[in-house]
Amino acid sequence: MPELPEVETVRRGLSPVFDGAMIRKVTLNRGDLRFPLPADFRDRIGGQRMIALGRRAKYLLGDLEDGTVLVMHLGMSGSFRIEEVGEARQQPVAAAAFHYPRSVDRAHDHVIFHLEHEGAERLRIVYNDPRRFGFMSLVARAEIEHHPWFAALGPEPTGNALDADHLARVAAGRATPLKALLLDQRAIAGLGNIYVCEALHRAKLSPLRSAGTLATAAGVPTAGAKRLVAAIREVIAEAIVAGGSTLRDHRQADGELGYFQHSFAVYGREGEPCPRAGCGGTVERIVQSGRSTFHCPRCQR
DNA sequence: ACTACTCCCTGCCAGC
DNA sequence: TGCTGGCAGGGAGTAG
Repeated sequence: MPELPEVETVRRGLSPVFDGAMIRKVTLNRGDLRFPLPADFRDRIGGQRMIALGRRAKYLLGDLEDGTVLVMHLGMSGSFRIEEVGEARQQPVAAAAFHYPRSVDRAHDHVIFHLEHEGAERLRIVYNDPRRFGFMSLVARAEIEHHPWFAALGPEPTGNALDADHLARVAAGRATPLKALLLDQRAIAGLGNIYVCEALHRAKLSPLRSAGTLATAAGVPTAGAKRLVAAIREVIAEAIVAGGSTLRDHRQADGELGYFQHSFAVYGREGEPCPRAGCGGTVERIVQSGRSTFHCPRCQR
């Protein structure tokens, strides 16, 4: 699932339950996610209060009371669910209503946070990740900006730091395909394969063109660069409102499905007519750096 | 400094 | 029905 809008949706789903909760203990069913969890992972979290769950790019950042940040990345197939303890039937949880999935794949429950609210241990947050491309770690709050995962990250697409000047700056002189630049988290943080395809279509820019064509020789953003920045901001904002996109097995943290996938213009729509009014082109699937790109070769130039 | 390719792991789906 | 190959939202490492 998880590009920025999906991670933000997960954050919003977990926050009402996680924020302010005492993490009474952590159960590790297996510690070998993409990277091994720190050996003292459980001990350093258990007994601490979660102050608030934040997000940077595709990372969830849980601030613990001792100044440690619980860093979590969902990889390709990671998800969280909220469970009630000791309830035969799952009931909606105040402020974070959820629907218990019909069939839960407990075989891939790797990390379980047992939470205490007002003295009662009633809720658990369960991390499930079949492919184990996700990972977690503990980083001191003061060290976050220097940590290798974060030091080089580009600006959030929803923030003021992303503008046409920034895009022109990171694109200038780059021969790499525009698609590849947008997937590079150092250029802009949080975009993934889906939203890059969608933003490029919206901006009428070909994923194949050289990134450097978005800036003039003097480094001034082109009209295309301005369209692209606007398209990225729009697509991401709309997707967040929609609760992200749900493909195949992915669900939001609260079990509700995101529905932005119904708004895809090109992603997964190979062979379908380009939805742009008056275009008349056909959506094509190509492979760039080993990953699918969906685009309309007619209106994306 | 760039760019391109491969791999990590499991599940699902289309096609035979 | 059962097998096989291809493909999947991400990111790091390596080799040019």
